[in-house]
Amino acid sequence: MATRIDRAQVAETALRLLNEVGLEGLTLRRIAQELGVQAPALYWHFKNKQELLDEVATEMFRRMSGSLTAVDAGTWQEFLTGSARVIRDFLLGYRDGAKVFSGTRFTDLGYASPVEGMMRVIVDAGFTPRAAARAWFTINTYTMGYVIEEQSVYPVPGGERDPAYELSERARRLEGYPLAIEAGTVFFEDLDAGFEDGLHAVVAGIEATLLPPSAGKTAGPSAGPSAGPSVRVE
Amino acid sequence: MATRIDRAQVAETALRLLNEVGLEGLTLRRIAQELGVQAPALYWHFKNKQELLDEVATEMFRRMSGSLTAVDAGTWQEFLTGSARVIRDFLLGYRDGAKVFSGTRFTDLGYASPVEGMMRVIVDAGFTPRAAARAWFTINTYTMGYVIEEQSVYPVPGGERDPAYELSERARRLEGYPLAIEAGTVFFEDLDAGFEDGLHAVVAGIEATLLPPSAGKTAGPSAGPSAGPSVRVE
DNA sequence: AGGGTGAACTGAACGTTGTTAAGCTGTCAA
DNA sequence: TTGACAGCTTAACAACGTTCAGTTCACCCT
Repeated sequence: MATRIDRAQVAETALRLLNEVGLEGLTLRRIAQELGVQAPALYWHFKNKQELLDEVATEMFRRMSGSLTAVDAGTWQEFLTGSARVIRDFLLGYRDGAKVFSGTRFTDLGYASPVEGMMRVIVDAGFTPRAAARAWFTINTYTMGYVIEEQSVYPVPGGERDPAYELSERARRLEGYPLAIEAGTVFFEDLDAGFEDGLHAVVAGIEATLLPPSAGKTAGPSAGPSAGPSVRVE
Repeated sequence: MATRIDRAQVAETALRLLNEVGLEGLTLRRIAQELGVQAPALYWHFKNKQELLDEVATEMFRRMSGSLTAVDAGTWQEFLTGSARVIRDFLLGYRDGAKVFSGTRFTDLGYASPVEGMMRVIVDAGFTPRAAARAWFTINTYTMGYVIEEQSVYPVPGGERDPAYELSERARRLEGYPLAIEAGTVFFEDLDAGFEDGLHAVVAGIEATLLPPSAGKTAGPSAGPSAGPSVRVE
């Protein structure tokens, strides 16, 4: 009947469906139904469900990498914060986006070129390749961690806050622990501003600990790494 | 026959089992079997599986909070890094620990007192309550994000690296993208040192952007009122 | 002591899930 | 025309979370 399906079409359909039914409702039968096909047909194109989810995550990254390479590379700080915002926005655009993304591996090497480009920008700003990788990974880690938390508070994109996180109710139960109340309020009240605050901190920390002193505008007194030694804390 | 079971016993058993079978193998029937009981018996103690997992995560936090409150509160930097290390170590101690922890809500208010204590330490170091909460949350976000990534590379505690992350194989396929290769190497080669590097950066960033200028080594009483202005970026 | 009550559990079943196996169908090459 | 094979269907499987009606066992009351 309908035209034949291929991997890309399955991934796109699954990605669209994700926002309707969530990760837990994203079953093979539901995807197949949406494609006008029976569930076992998917096994012709994918080894198993995990491989299908990997393709979904890869498709997410493909769409992301367009916006990612378009990030204006002014200063490296602007580049990192801009990239982090793009990633967050994309992840927030899909229900359970962060969970899907963090639990899967890419199915092809399409990420190589964008990653190379991003690393290039950071290295050109004066970072060693090693420090650039660490900076990028740290920003990413923070962003992913933040969005995972964020999406458990706001499960559906643009939707309502999960009632389990009602702040007034929470504050009532935490009577006697004023700082814990304040902590919860800060966590959940303005997630956009909260992300920016943390992001700003991480970027500042990268500048303080990972950027070689010769780079940047001023030569700071910090003892930075050049090539070999790890930037250990202790 | 066997003694009756209660919520705590179920959670402890499930937690022990987690390391043997992983999150995906942690079925109700398997837990029940380990307790010498039939699967539906669990429904007397828990509304559904999610509530059981919440109890498991809560039990994880209980064990963690002992080590957490024992973190030596020297400088606030030492306190934050020490806390982050404790959290990472505990999460790494359980298979899929970070995933379990991030996907669940606590079942009781036992976290209130430890959270209050940690916030207290940070506030006493000169942070406003608001900045203290942001600092704590940012450190946590980074730590959780890092361990989630880490545990997808090393799925079983103390075990082997997932073969999908073999670095030499990876480098071969990424020929022509030297910086991307370097990035992967930095990510996965020494995860302990990598965590420390990123952690060091985040702490430094918190000092640079969240600590009121009067605080730190010099002044005693800071000028930070409780309801101070937001620590916004832009 | 004995009957009753309710907490704690069993046994059987239901619908759904991922997955496998075998067979059917259409398309294209020889 | 025939054969092959990519791509799909139909049927079935074991395992999962969950429900429900019934059973057991400990303890309380008179």
